[in-house]
Amino acid sequence: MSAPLALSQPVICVVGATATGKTALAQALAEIIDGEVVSADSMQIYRGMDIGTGKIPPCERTVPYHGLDICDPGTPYSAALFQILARTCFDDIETRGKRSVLCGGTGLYLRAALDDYDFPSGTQVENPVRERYARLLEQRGALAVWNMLASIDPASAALIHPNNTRRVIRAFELLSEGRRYATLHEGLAQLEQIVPAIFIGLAVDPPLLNKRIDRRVDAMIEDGLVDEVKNLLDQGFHDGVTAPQAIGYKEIVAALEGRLSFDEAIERIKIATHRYAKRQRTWFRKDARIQWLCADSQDTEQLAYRACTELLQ
RNA sequence: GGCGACGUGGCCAAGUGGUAAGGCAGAGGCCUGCAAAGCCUUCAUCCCCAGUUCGAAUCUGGGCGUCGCCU
Repeated sequence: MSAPLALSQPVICVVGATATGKTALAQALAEIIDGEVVSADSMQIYRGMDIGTGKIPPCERTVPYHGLDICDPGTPYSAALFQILARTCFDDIETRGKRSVLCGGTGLYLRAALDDYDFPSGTQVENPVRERYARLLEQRGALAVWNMLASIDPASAALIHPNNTRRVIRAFELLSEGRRYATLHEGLAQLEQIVPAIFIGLAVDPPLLNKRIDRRVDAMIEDGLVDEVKNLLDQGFHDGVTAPQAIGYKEIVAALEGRLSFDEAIERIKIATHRYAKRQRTWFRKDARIQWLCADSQDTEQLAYRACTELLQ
């Protein structure tokens, strides 16, 4: 249990699926309330990943930003690190007498920042246990490793599908730290929010959003996504574990390496983004704290006005 | 006009007499540190008509359509 963050005013939290207009609204709100934006985006964290992540270009920034360009794509990052970063930002911004606008689409990062998530092992990202079980998985298969988990920690195993190898490994990691996945999972529903916040969700009709996504992907290509990826590859992009999984990057890498045509790559980026947006929708849908605004129209001024008058009193 | 091939869910595609594989997309869902990741669930009666047969997506005939070649 962590102590609640003492902020004089709640963090304004702009959430929603990709391409719904979060960035524009967050900046508009920050301007109005004299705030600073804290980005909660697992990929905008990375330096040099700009076009493909939809990062707002420096020349368009009208307020201070945090949570962008924190580390190189080759460096591992995690929700636990973001938790510390975000809370430090909230504190600092408070100290400066300003307000925080948290903006992002990475659901886990948002919850890590605002709710009482307790990550064992602090900030250490790499864990030898992960490596060991990954190897075991290759040798013996998913079911065998899951069975191992079931024999020593049946409660946790019961919560994890055998095919969900990532989480099976995570359960072993937790065991090695004397924690149980099941115990943490139990507390999930009653996790307390320890940072005061107002949640504004941007909702866009899914078919409309998909069209918007398609247009945005085409624009990214026109804006030079391919060159951006080439540069990253020169800088050892492949060494990263998280960054190379980013939509828009893995596909272009495949095209550059001749495993895909560029047309196929672009098509896959669009589809992957549609699916990502869908997952974001399911994640946010169940969070009762979110107050939804229809963002079918992309009129930022009007959205900001409505947010201020309807949701921020 | 002739000859040949083909016609299975939104797309790709198995199945050649025994009651519709699979993949992709879509939809729904899960979630405490790789989360733009990972995982789960779900989704057709086989172009139409007539026939053969206990039984047809699978065989026969006709129609329609598509593609290819030829004139």
